Formats: sequence, C-alpha cells, structure tokens
Amino acid sequence: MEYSELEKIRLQKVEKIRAAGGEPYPTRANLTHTLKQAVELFEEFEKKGTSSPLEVTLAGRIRSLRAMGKLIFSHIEDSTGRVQLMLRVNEMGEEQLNQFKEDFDIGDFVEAHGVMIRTRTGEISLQATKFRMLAKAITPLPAAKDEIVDGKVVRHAVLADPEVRYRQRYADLAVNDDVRQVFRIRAATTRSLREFLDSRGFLEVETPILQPIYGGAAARPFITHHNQLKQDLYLRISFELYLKRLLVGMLDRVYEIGRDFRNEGVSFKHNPEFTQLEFYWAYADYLKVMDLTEEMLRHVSHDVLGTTQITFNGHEIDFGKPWRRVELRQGLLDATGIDIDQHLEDEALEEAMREKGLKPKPGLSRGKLIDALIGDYLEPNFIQPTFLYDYPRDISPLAKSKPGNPAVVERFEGFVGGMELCNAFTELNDPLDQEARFLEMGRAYEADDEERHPMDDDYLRAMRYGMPPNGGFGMGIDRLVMLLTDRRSIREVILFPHLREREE
RNA sequence: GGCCCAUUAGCUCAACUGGCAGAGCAGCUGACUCUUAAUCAGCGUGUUACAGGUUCGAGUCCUGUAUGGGUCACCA
Repeated sequence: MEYSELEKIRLQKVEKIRAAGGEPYPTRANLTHTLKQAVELFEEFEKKGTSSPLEVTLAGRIRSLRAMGKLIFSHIEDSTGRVQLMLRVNEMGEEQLNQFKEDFDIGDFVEAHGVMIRTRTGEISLQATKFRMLAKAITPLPAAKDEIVDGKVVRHAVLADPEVRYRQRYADLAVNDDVRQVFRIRAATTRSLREFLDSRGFLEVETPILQPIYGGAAARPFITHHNQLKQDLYLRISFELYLKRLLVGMLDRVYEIGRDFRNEGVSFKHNPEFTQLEFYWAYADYLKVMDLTEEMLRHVSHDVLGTTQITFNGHEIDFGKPWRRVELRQGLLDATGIDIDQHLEDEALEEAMREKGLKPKPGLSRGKLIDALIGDYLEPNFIQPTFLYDYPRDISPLAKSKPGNPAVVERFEGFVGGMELCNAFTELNDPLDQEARFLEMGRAYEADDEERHPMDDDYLRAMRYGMPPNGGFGMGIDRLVMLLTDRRSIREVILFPHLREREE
C-alpha cells in the first residue's frame, strides 16, 4: 500500500492522537440527537422563548473547516442534514482549540457536546464545549464544496468522473448528496410498488434465481455450476415461468421484485443484472393489466415525488393522465406506411421494408422485423406514457392469441420517455398450444444454439393441471427509477453497476 | 465486438502551429474571536493512464495496450 503525501500527514495525526492517550477510532458514539432533530428542537425552543439552553451531543462528518485564531467554524453532516459547529477559546481553552485545529480534517467523523445557539448571522449552530474524534479519515474525500449564493447552492469541484463515481461509489455518495437522493427515491419506489400491490391482494413471493432451465424471455443466460449435485444451473432471465406455476397452485395474485441476469451487451439502459417487477393476476386479461399499470404508476409517482408530473431528459411527462393507446399495426402504418397485416410472411415484410427504402437485416423472421421497426420508428417517439398493443405471435411465445386472429397475441408494451418500461400480456394457459409454441421456438432458434429456447416440461405439466386465465406484467425497476430521478444512464440508479475488471 | 472521443496534482480544469507542466479548491507554515468556497502572507505537491516510436526536443505527432464515455451491432 502506497500512501500519498496527504495520507501520510493524516497517518501522522493518528499517531499523534494515540501518543497523547486519545483514540482515533473509539468503539462507541454517544449522540443525543440527529442533526435534523437538533435543529428542529432548537427552533421549537426559540418559539417557546425558554431561557434554558438546549444542551446536546451531536455526531457527524466534517464537511467544512474555517479556523480563525481563537474561533473555528465547521459544518458537520449526517444523513439527516448539516449543522455548523462553533468552537471558541472561551468555552474550551486554547489547548483544546489547538488540538482540534491540529488533529481534525475534512472527512473525519466527530462528536461534539455543547449548547445550540444562533450565530450573529442567524445560523443555527452548536457552540461546543467538548469534542471527540469518532473516526479519523486517512484518504481525503474527493472535494465537493458548496457555496450558498442568494439561497441557491452552487457546487464547486464536484466529483464528476464517472469511473471514480461508479468504482468508488462510497466516495461518490459521501460527497454528492444528490446521488444519495437517487437511492432514497429508489427505495421509496419499491416500497410504494409493494404497498400498492399488497393493498390489492397480491402476495409477494420469492422464486429460484438458480434454475435448471431458464425461460420467460429471449436472452442469453449466465451459467453456473453446483459442485455437489454435479449440475449446471442458470441464473434466471425472468421470473415468469415460476410465478405462473403459482397460479396453478391457487395463489391467485402473486408478484416478485428481484434481480434478473442477462448475459448481453451493456448500455445506458442495460446492466447485466437488473431489478424487475413481475406480477400475475388470475381472471384478468391484458386490458385490466393496462388499467392497473396506469393506476400503479400514478400511485408510485405521487407517493415518491408528491406529483404525477415528472421531468425526464428535458420532457415534461405526466403519469396522471390516461396513457395513449396505440395498436401496433396502426402505429407502424402511420409511422412507416407499411401495413404488417398485408405482409404475413417473413420475406414479404422484408421486401416491403426494402421498397420503403429501409434496410432490414436479411433473414430475420417477421416478428423480429416488426420488433426492429418498433425500436426504430415508434419507441423513440413514445415520450408520454404509451401502450403499444397487439403483437405478432412469433416473438411472444408465452402470450395468448387474440380471438379470431391467430397471427396476433394479446400483448402490450408500455413506453415512457422514449424507452420501453414494461411488457405484459394475457398469459397463454392452454398447455397444448404452449407445447406447440415451445416446439416452434426450438425450431426458430435451431440455427443459433446459444439463444435456444429450452422446453420446460415441468412448466407444461403444471399447466396441464389447469391454469386460470390471467394477465401478467413485467417492469424494469431501474428504468422506472431513471424516469423518476431524471437520470439518463442505468448506472446512475444502480449502486454498484458492473464495470470491466481493472488491474489496480 | 466495430467506429468515434477522452485520460494532465487528492478534486475541477488550463497549457497556441511540438519549445522550462500551472490555476482554483484541499494540503502544509504563519496571522486572525461570527465565519460559511472565510480572508491575508508564504510553500507547488506530477511516471501528463501504460508501453514503444518519430524528433535536437513530445502533455501535444504516430503505433499498440488499458479504462471510461458516446455510437452501431446484439438485446430487454
């Protein structure tokens, strides 16, 4: 371990504290209030006009230090707020005051005892009579300084390098309060979703992350191995097939919030592991799920932000209004002039796209071509909340066909801010049809072994016992948090996003 | 994986067509009893991401590598 010059100076201070009989890392703190509590309590005292002083012991991390001879001002911070410390020679004598000046640095955790006062400039402060080191920092925090100009916080020298911020998230969080706020909102989001679903009779469950057969989505899995069982296992790519087994078991409304793992490329909206909400709702269909989705997002946004209006990427987005509903066929017809109902074969659609001057990748299935059209011509334009509904059957092997139209399934995807947020369908519950779909998928992926959609015999057996008709729903929580916090990258809403391994 | 851009002090950033690597903050020394990016005086802390190359001379030009960001491909 190589220490920098700055770190060596601080290590010397640790030695100095110990040599003087002090302890730079005491085992216990003895605070009486959080910083926010102390400020609020003092304000109450002032209102009541009591003459007795408010005596407190506070603890926090030193964020600023202004020493001027026989008087020191310093701000300490905890997760609830900030309080200014005022240390004067009058209260503690010169020796104590000098000790603070010599031993304490920005970044150290400190405990201070004294009375709450207002300074001449009106700032509520702790006038300390005693102080104690709680934890000495060796490495200086990457400086982030705030200046208050006309009541507005102006930030200086903010830690901004994304690599340092993600690899050393602790330092990022320590100096950037807005980053802490993102994760408070994230916690509030999952709390609100749970509360919403619980109150509607949904049961939260946990299903296997390690699975002998993966399924429920089209993605490549991570593979791992159980030594004692001598068995390869997959990290789940979705919860779908397990949650639907529970409907067979008479758990009528179930949901799970948890981690999915997909062995795919990373981007501003893709992380190898991400958090998903899925719910399955017996006796419902995709139309009921659409209504519940609108209600759920209105509820969450209001719960978390106090408003249904959000700003994302410069757009004002309103979760309060009913979502726009666009039929997939009509949407593509309007956007590209291509009527997918007129081109039911792979080659015919590919040819039609070519005629319109588009350049489809050759050899794709009709469903994949349509998927590509959605991504290019519809998704980026769905800024306000929009349901796109009625999808082609061949890219939706777990969704139920629309009565009277075998090429189309009852499926919708929800888009917000030009980004896919959720995906839902009237779930296929016909075991014979499901078996046929698995076989179709097997054929479709024959050429590419890695993306093979494996047959899940146990899932089919469950369905043969009888599965109630139901609507299912999946939503990327990370993307929802991106929307609620106006962050353009998924890495901003994941505490420790995956980065390439680096030699130190 | 392809292409484009970036990497300079602990942090934020400068450095012209190649010519002695330097500012603010933090840090160190001193002054200062109501400051709040405190102020004032002094001190410059560096393998310019890494490895080579061209050149009298490279932070700057060339090649390669690493990491990050963007974009395309793949995907959700």
